[in-house]
Amino acid sequence: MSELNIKRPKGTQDITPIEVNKWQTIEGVCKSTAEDYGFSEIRTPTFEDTKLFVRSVGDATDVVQKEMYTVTSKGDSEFTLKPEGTAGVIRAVIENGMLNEAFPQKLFYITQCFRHEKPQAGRLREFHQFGCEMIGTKSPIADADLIMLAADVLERIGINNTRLNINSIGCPTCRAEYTKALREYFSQHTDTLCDTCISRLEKNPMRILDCKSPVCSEIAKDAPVILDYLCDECKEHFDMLKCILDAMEIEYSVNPRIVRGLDYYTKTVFEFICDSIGAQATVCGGGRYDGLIRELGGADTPALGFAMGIERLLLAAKRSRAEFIDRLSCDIYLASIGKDALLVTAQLARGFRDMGFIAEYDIVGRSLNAQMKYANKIKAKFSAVIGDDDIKKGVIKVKNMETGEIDNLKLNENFYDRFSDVLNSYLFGDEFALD
RNA sequence: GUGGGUAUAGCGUAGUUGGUUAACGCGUCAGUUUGUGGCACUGAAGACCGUGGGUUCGAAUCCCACUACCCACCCCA
Repeated sequence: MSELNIKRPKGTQDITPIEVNKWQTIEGVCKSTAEDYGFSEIRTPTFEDTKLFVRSVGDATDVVQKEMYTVTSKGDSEFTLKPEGTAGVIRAVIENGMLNEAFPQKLFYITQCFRHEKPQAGRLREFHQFGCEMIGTKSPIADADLIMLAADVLERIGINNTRLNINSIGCPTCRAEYTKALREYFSQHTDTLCDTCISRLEKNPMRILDCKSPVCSEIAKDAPVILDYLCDECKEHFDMLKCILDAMEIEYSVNPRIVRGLDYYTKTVFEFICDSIGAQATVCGGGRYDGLIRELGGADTPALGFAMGIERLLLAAKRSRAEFIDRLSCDIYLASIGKDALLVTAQLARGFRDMGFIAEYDIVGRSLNAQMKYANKIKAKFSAVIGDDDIKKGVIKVKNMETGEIDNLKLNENFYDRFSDVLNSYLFGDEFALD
């Protein structure tokens, strides 16, 4: 081994084939569920103008202040690797004139995101999000529909131990009111609040509600509750949402403590929590962001969305013992005896592959015994041993690796179709059995 | 950025009054077995025992520092 020892950067991960299999299962469920709900996929750049995130996520947030991977490239303006998915999607929607298309626009994405954080269970520096955005509807029915979509994704993956928390953080008008009340309340406790909360008092007192410090959370218990400060419109919106969720029989609890850490949220916020995956338990987070599109220069348009961390979904799925489909295994392994036969197996393999079968032959130069052992190891469904005799006779013995039975297949124009029948009978029973 | 834990082959582990050549299981490769795999047996490759220093005649083992990883705070998906 060389002395050069290059390891992957902190907070990144290699996804090996056996894991990729699980990823694809989860991504597949995300995609197909979103599509069932009428969402279309959108893909946006991995990096964006830094100003996009400062503007949308908020310059006072931790994400923007200390977690962004920002680079300057050859004198161009500053770019940042996307720390979340919504900003880029909204930028793209505006930039591509999609606000002129039929509302609601319903978009989903699966993308990697980057945040410079200290890694731990369920938290990486490069991670992956599945997100859905609904643009152009202010109705609480949309909120409920979106939550239903998220719940369905979790259910279809096989995650069965989550709980849903919802809250409303109001619109800028009622939130200003509430913030004022919070400041008044927490100001009485400046002697006991933790240092970060003291600084939050000016910047964003709502975040104090989120503080996990025992002292702060004790004080926060008796703090004014946002729900008491909602304006009529916001209150009605939230009440409607709860009604619809009840009608849809989606279980939730109202948690006035949940406050999203991204500045763009308004009115509805929600999260799905999974307690069995460690401290980073939020498996899905989302809400309404009615002001964001205008903030980014588009026409004033209401919108909402959520994101799920794929890594966390995977952890939760494993905890729920969700089932994953096995990797596709070899349909037929073609063992050969001798050089001439090897060339024949190569041709046969190509024929099988053209038919859409997974076919392999010996590209290592192994003994017959070793070839068979390999066929077994890669879980080949069938094998065939091909030597000079077989070529002469034009008949190939195909072995069912599970039962050990051997069938003869004539090497004629129907050969591949015949194998297809054999394989189908193996996979689906006797319906396709050879006569 | 702040704490706590861990560090022995590809993976999982054993290895304390400090004592020869660091052990075991799985996996990998080969052979027994060039007309048929799974089982079995035999053999091989693979470890600067995380890095650096210290104590000692002697360190995987004791001490110190560092690093990496994991977990938690924080933050969030």
